[in-house]
Amino acid sequence: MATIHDVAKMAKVSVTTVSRVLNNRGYISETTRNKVFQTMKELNYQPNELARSLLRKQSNVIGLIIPNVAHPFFAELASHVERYAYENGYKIMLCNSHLDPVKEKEYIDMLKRNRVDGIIMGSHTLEVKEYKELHSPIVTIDRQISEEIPFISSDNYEGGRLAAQLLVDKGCRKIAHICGNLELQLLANQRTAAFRDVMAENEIEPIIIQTDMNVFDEQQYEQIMSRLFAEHPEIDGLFATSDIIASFAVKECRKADKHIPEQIKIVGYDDVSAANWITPSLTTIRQPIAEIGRVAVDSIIRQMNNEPLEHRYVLEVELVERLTT
Amino acid sequence: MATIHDVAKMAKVSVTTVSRVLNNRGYISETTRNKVFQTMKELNYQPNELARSLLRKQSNVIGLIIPNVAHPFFAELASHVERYAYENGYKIMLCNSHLDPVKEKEYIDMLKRNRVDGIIMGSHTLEVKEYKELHSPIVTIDRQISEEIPFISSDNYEGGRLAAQLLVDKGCRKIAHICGNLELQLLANQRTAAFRDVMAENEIEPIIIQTDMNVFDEQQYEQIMSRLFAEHPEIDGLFATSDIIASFAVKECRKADKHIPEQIKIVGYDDVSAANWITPSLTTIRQPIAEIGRVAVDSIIRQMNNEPLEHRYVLEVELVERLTT
DNA sequence: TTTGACATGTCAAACGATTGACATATTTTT
DNA sequence: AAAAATATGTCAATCGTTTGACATGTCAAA
Repeated sequence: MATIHDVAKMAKVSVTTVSRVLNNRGYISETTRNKVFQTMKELNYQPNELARSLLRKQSNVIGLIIPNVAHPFFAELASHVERYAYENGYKIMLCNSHLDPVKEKEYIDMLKRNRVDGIIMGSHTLEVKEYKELHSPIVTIDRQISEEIPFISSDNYEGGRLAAQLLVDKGCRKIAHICGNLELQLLANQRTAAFRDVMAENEIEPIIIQTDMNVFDEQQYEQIMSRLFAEHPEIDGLFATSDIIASFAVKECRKADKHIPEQIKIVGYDDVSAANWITPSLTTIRQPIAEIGRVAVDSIIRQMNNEPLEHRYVLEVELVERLTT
Repeated sequence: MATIHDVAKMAKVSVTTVSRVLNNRGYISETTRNKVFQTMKELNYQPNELARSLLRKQSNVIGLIIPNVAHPFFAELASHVERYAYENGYKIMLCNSHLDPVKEKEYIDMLKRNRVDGIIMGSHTLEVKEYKELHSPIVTIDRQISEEIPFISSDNYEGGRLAAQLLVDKGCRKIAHICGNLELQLLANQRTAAFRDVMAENEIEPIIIQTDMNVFDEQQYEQIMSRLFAEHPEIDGLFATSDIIASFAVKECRKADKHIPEQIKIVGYDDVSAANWITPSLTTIRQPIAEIGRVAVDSIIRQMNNEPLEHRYVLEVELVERLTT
């Protein structure tokens, strides 16, 4: 692989000159500039970013830690994060923590060793202390872990309210809610809080079921659903905390021969693409995933440059009515 | 951020000694080793991988270029690739080419600048020449672009045959097939070839429709489906080249009030998780995505170490019968 | 007592690039 | 004709780590 020295030699100029054209500094004649560019092309020269990063103390890499890219929400998030990062000259190092604290810690260390410029955490299982000690630009998604660490989320309370209110407005009176593990201090828990509030306002006895947020344990979902319908056959409304859970609910309704939306109405959450792939297409609360990704990247860059930034970004959600309500 | 010098100074040993314990070479007493480790912990020292990579001429980073992680197939692939890579001490740099040749070229250059040890290409739009000139370990997925570049795919012909044969066996006589753009030289085209062959064997006039492989252009899919059913209302079997397309077919059947599987049977492809999320759950051809990811990573590592490796890996597919047939 | 193994240290070069200081031209402006 | 701008070069330091060569010890075995 050609180095800057090879280019210099071949173009018959000094290394400094090559560096000058590469970095656009100092005086350079058009002729020399062209000659150098020409040579770089001929040699297929690509400046070694490792060397540059070492010197500059900036790698232009952002680490992205999420539970699993195979989960549609995180897949879409990753896609947008990558896009915005790339548009701003950053690359993404992908890490799937599988919500395993050990792995997460290992990934964080790995990212530090590789001197990433910042970390976007869509997963967090460690002690707050560990994140603070990072001393590196960091931003979390949907997790408020301390005063110092900025976070991005969408308006979970409003989302929960919209979903619950919709079900009530559409006449449901026996409403269940399936949420993630409330022990984890996720902002997503506010959806449940909102659900409780709306139910209370309407004097409806809420049915609330917790699951582990593992989308790939399909058995678990199927079990929960069939138990739910067995124990509460009279349910006429369901608010699930993710579109995937909602789609399992749809499936179970088919099995139990409950008609959607006539006999039971279902609202999901996220508005992942899959929400529109399933039949009937899912009514859901739309999280602005692209925006979340954009703000996450932006917030890392702001931290790097010591530009002003908010400690909290709470983005707006939106009710998307489709065919399950 | 602490350097090896800081560790040396604080542990009152030489830099060489620290390097020795770090790299496990030469003689080191237990006492010193412990002291050094202790100090590293105290200083929260993480060796600078940029410096190491620079010297070693090995970054332990693998570039992954795919059309879009937001696509379930590539999301799952990325997830497995990342896992295997991590298990072998490699990190993944994520690139979404969006099937744009310009972007793809930019990404390849970017990866070279960052001296990745290899590239896994799940996307390819460039001239063969460009890949050959890479002189870097590379492997493609589902794309055979030259004699020199190893590729990984699953048995597309067999997959197509299984799907087509199943429909025939189940009594379908008016069978349509929706495939991607056949112009792109994808190995996936063999599914269509197999479909054609099975139809010929059974003297069925095949209906074949091409789409652009853009999962996120939902409108396109909906249009194609409604046109298909409008022009061929008598269709009783459908083989789609991806589970996502199949799920749109399911949707359209609901609209057209065609009962699945009584009036029409549908087979998808990939066996992405979503195949089991939709209702009715999708009969599909399972690609061994985890295995593809494993082999891809393995093949990059083999190339790096000049170990023997195959030029082609064709993995087995499997028919997964669920409720749409 | 000699010989090795073990333990640690010093030193310098290397990886590939950037950068500042300074030198030396040649051109262009005043 | 002097001053200023332009163009290029040389040189050395730096980023953080590894590694080989070599020196100097200590300690145990032969």
